[in-house]
Amino acid sequence: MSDAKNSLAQMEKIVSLCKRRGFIYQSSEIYGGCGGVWDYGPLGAELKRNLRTAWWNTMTREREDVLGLDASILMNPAIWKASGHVDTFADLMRECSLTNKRVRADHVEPQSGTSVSYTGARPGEVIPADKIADFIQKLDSLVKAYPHEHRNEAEQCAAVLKLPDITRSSLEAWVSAIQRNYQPTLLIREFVKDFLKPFQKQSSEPFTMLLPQGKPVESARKVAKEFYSNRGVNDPQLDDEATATVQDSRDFHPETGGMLGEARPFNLMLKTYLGPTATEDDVTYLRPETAQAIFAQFKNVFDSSRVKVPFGIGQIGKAFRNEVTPKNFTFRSREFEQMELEFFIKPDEAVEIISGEVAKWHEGADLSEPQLNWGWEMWHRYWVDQRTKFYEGIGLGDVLEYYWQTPADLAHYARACVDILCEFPFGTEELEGIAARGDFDLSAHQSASTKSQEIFDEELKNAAAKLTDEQKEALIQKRLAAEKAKTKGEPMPEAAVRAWFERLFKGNYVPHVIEPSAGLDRMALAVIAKAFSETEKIDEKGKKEVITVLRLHPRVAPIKVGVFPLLKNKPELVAKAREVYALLKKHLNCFYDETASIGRRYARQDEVGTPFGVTIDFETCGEKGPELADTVTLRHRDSGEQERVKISELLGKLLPLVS
RNA sequence: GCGGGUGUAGUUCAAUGGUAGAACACGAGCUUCCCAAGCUUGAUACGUGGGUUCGAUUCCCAUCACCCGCUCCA
Repeated sequence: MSDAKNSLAQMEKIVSLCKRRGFIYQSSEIYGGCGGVWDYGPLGAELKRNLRTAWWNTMTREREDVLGLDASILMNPAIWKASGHVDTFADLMRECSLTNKRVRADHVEPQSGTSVSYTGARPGEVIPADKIADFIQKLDSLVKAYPHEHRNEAEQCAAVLKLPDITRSSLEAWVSAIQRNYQPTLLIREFVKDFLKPFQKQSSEPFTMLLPQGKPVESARKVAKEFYSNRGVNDPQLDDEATATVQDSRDFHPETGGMLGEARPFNLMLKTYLGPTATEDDVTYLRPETAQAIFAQFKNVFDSSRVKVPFGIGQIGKAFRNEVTPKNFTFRSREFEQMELEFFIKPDEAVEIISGEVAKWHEGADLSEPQLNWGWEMWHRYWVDQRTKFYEGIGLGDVLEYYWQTPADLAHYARACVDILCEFPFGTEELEGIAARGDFDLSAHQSASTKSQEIFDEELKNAAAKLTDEQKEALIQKRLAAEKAKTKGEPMPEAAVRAWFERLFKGNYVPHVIEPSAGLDRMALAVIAKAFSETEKIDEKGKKEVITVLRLHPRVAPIKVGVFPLLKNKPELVAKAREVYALLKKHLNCFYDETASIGRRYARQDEVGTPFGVTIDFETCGEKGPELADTVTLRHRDSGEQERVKISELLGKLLPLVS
């Protein structure tokens, strides 16, 4: 089996387990479902709650410098205009036919040059070598499976097939020839026909691109071939090349030269109406991210909490996006839950004034404790480190990867952004993004709302008062040079820079922000996918069976302990087991189970990731003497190890292991 | 949004233009039962809506959902 097939099968098993054991169901299933939304069943709800609590505790409660917020999903739509979401999410967009890059229909500059177009493409002859190797291997095993009386013929026709130059038309010719001549080899014919299918695909989709003055037509041919092979045409042969001179056309993507598709609204924002009249005046949106509420409430939190910069505001909540393609089970959903922190820091200039320098990041720098002289870069690295430790704490440490966005990837307002990626069966995908966003967000809200988002920093004011005019001017010159060197976005005009420093020297600034933003549903899926494991076991009768175990970290497991009386028809065992259950239940999520054999009950709990099992037997009731009385079997999921533990010592032993 | 595929008990799969089967799972019962044991027994399904037909789960159309590619950024 190929890797792709393997991981697909793996994913299907996970989806099936999730449904079967009550982790995740399709939304509205009895009505045929609802695209891109999912429901969490009893165990999924517990798992999510555990992850949510883990995040909340490590990010807010266990820290002195982060506060919580729980804002509403509905907000004044002006917030989404200020944040840029309405513009980027809901305008008329035209899509580049080559790269699917979208541009605003009203932002396309007129282009001139030579257009090259094709009416479509037919498949070529060349079949890739690896496909041929795969083909021959499968063909051989097919031939071997033939019954004896037809084996000869099958071998003969396979030999004819395996000529040194296998091309599309040689195979096609073979298929039409074999139809008449070799009846017993029909299976091979069907196999070849299936194999050929992907290489016979043609496309009548027209292609046009704009070539800048002086570029050879050959480069357009190359792009066109790529275009058609992306659409499944193998070794594309282009149809009807035509060139034309183009003057001031708005139909091509300014960067790629690709033809732009029809202008159509791309409404990623989920629109709704606030108020019963439901007129256009009442339109607002379900939030596409939780972060903006944090920015919008920044001043209130700051004013009501006696905090000083640097500090953070964390929030967990639902967000909504009209995804074009919901995908990969719960991975890309239209309704999802975010866990976001906005960590507000001083601008580097303020740090420099106060500390005399800004610490530079270098490989191996100590990130364990925040320092006064940290600028945005160190804070950014610090949060990447913190978040990594968090993922280690929920058992995901060894499947993480990092992607540091290149300057080209970055939005113009972002200074750095790291994606924390995780290995899923369907590929390595993003779990969390940690962005250094400068003061973009608060400044945007400041200018849109006309309410100041500046804070006053007494320490800064006092430090600035000690600076000489020359020192101040040096700081300003440094910033002016940095503005000039900007490659993205407009440089800040000198007058604005000087005005900004004016405020800064008085102790006033809009804080900058580091934003670790994680997806709770993705995290839950990652945890399940990582924990999913199957082993084959041969039972006493030699029957093969597949054992499924969710090796969840005890901290996130939905059920912590299974409690079992060895037999259910003995009242004393049941009574004792229920006693133990009642004792543990107050502190841990437990599951009591008395049906079926003890082995099956262990297996059931293994499948949902319960790390511990407690079994009450006759010894617990004192059958083998007083020293074993009131002891139980404690069984460990991952090792299968069993130990004898006093009931009175159970809680003390278990609690530290699950929190 | 475009292209390809799928849709039958809880799950994984069968069969069929006329009464839908299995395995596992699930419920009840028996069992001194420590890793999916055994026996007895019970409940549960043709995604939805049209059409063709005497009759459709099966054929056709539409729709919905899911999966796989192209698009990312929680």
